[in-house]
Amino acid sequence: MNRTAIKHQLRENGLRLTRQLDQVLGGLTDSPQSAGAIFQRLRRKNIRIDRATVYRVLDRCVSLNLVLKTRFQEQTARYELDSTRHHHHLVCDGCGRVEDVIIKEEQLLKLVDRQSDFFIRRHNLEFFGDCHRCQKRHSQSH
Amino acid sequence: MNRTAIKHQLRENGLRLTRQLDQVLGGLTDSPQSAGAIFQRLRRKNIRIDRATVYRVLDRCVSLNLVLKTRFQEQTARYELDSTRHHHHLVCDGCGRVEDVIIKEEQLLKLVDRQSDFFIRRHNLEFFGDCHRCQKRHSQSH
DNA sequence: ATCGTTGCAAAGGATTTGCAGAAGA
DNA sequence: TCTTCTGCAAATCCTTTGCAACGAT
Repeated sequence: MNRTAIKHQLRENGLRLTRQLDQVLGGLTDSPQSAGAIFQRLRRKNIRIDRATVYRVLDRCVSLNLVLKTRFQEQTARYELDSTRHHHHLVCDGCGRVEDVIIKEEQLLKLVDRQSDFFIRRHNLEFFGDCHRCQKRHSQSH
Repeated sequence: MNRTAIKHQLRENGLRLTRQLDQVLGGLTDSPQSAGAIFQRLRRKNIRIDRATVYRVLDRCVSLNLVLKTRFQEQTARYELDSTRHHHHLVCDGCGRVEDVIIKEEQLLKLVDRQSDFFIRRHNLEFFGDCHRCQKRHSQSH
């Protein structure tokens, strides 16, 4: 979903299109990042905005399913534009780089469904390790 | 891993067996819970211990792989005794109840390995939804 | 003009840290 | 005795909230 589509959605839900909304959406990238990181990047561009506003704009977008909120086993939440394709993340322990993976998970979900009494609404799958670059860096220093 | 085995491990690593360590380990249950919850439960039992100590004891155990630290898409970390069996969690949105699932994941991991340049060290898989009890509650109220 | 939105300041929850004294080994 | 561990208080990080002014429709 792109910025224009997001704005359309917001309007349809009676929410307002503000300068700050635009700027926060502009601050989102293809990689999941924290509210703090978005805030600081905007500030560096001399964009005047409050931390609380960043959180509020993100929350609004999350509750309309326009932005995805995830956590990589950190205290800090991360936000990314909700793409059309459901995907999972590979997070590099070394440099923090995040890569997307698309996984065929029907069988996995069926398996869990059969094993439990739970009605599964969402799931969460992340992988942690070393990206290609950091693997090379490691092998050089040894 | 049981409490005795944990203490043995700690001793082997030059760490000390203190009253507080014992009490925090005693506060761990089969379900992943927050440091705050452990702290409060100990306090209710009139056990005198500091919040910081709870964190420090848990950290020590986590770094020796005696206790598992996880996050369920919350700001708060949760801790559980590291069982011998690698498992994942089903978390109920309604009542917060946590159930374990053991999943055959070799194929999943192979798939990801083939698709990416990452060297996968750990992964993380959680499911969220409604437990059996909360499903019934839902259908009654509608 | 209405009502959602913002900035500011303050509060709140989770976690960490510095330090001096307490206590395992 | 030696060094780790603990309690206490303060600090830090992430996030939320109350409120009056602002601005989009």
